[in-house]
Amino acid sequence: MATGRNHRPATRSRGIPEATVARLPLYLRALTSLSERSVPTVSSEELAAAAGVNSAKLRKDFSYLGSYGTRGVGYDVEYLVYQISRELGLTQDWPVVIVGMGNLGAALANYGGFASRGFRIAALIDADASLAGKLIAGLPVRHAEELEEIVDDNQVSIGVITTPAGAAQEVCDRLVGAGVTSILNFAPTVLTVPDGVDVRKVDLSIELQILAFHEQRKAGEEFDDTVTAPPKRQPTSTGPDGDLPAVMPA
Amino acid sequence: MATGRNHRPATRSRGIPEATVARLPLYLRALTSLSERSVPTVSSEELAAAAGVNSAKLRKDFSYLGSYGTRGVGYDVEYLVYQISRELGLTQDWPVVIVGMGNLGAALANYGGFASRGFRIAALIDADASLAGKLIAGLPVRHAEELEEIVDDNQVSIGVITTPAGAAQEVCDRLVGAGVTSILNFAPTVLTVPDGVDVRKVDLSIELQILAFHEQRKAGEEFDDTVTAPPKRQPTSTGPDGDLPAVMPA
DNA sequence: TAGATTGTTAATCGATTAACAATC
DNA sequence: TAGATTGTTAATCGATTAACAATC
Repeated sequence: MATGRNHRPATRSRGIPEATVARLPLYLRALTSLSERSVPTVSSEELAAAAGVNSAKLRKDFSYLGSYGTRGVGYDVEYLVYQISRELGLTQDWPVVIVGMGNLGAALANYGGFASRGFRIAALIDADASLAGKLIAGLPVRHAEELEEIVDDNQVSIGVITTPAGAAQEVCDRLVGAGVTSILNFAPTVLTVPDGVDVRKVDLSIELQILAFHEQRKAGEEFDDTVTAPPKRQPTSTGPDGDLPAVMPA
Repeated sequence: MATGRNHRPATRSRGIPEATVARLPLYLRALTSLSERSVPTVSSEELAAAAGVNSAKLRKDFSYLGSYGTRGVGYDVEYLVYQISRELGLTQDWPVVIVGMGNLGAALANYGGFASRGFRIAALIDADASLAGKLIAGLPVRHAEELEEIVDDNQVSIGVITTPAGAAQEVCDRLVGAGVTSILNFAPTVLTVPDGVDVRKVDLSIELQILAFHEQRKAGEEFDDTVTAPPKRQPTSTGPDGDLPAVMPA
């Protein structure tokens, strides 16, 4: 059975676990805050508390990056800020386009957290021609017609989609066609992309639904086992036919 | 060693895995779309494709809810919509408050995806008195002073925080103090809450940073092992002192 | 009956965590 | 040296997935 270590054809260059990558920004934020307060060093215990994670997990996470700590002392804040920034690719400039200038697109354009982390808004784009030229967060809205040109001229590799669901796939296709290889999707749709393109999804409604699930559990605790009773109940006839299917799908 | 099944003191009523709960909204969305097109039944294969997951995973997920399918046939769309909605707690009304009426708060207030899923905006709240009374998405902004009263009067158990980072913890404390037990946090801070309160976090900047990490990997593939070289390098002196720590933290 | 598809098993994979030897 | 804290091991836990018996 072997130890199951490096039996893969080394497809991914190093192999930092995805769960670790997702926590690096949290550590970076906590470290940045310490840095601003001129704290020189921090222990895994302190930093873990600030980031809201377990200290063993933090040390394991850092061990994937290298040995950046000093036993008996802790981690040098500035040094770690730099190393994590470098690992995340934040020491370089990332031009980003935001497509869809509704409320959410505008909110993102005005969000300060981007610029400070290497992300630069190359352009704001909308399909509505009457919006063209309007200033949002100091930038003129450009028409969707120019999308390919903008992506090409600015070497944009990251696109943010804040369009309605119906337009998202087409926008995505055009972004990818123009050379974008990472998509942050706020539209409530599953996007189909070719291999080599990353999509991350932020779905406001889904987050609330997950909260509702847990909230319901809390409320149900008073009654306890009522909900645990065996199911197989009928729906409240939301549709024309509440019965179990009798026909096969095409 | 046992099978590791029900050795817990039955703290959580049934035990649907967290990963499954997080996917139920995806299934629900795909099913709702099928329902709108009057598709009567769907196979795990088809539904999985629509939701963007593996069909084995989908069947496993559904098995936690009960046996709602028919072998050789598939799942009844309407019936499954109902069952998942019920499981997620969406068959009841959830009054929600949104605190912080900046761009993001306004975007959320205008977001249509809430009302259709049992979430009702009970109030929009902001600390800026000059905003009080202003209509956003047809609702008047209320002053933060009224927060406790609003939560109490409307039996609000879910709060959405869209304030700046600096105000988030205080708002969170007040929401929790007033009776809120689920928080959706958009502010870039770690919130501290008592046991029994759920916090979910949406962080726009973190999502972009994760994308940047993968984007960097793609770009680096051309050079390949350059980045794999052993680290232990010095930072570009972002701070006053780039050296490794010599003193202990307090 | 023959074909289709679920529900479940079992293997595998990946993530978390406590514990502690190494070492500053 | 004594105390502190990292980096790593190993155990455990949870999630994913292929495969297939059950059954419509």
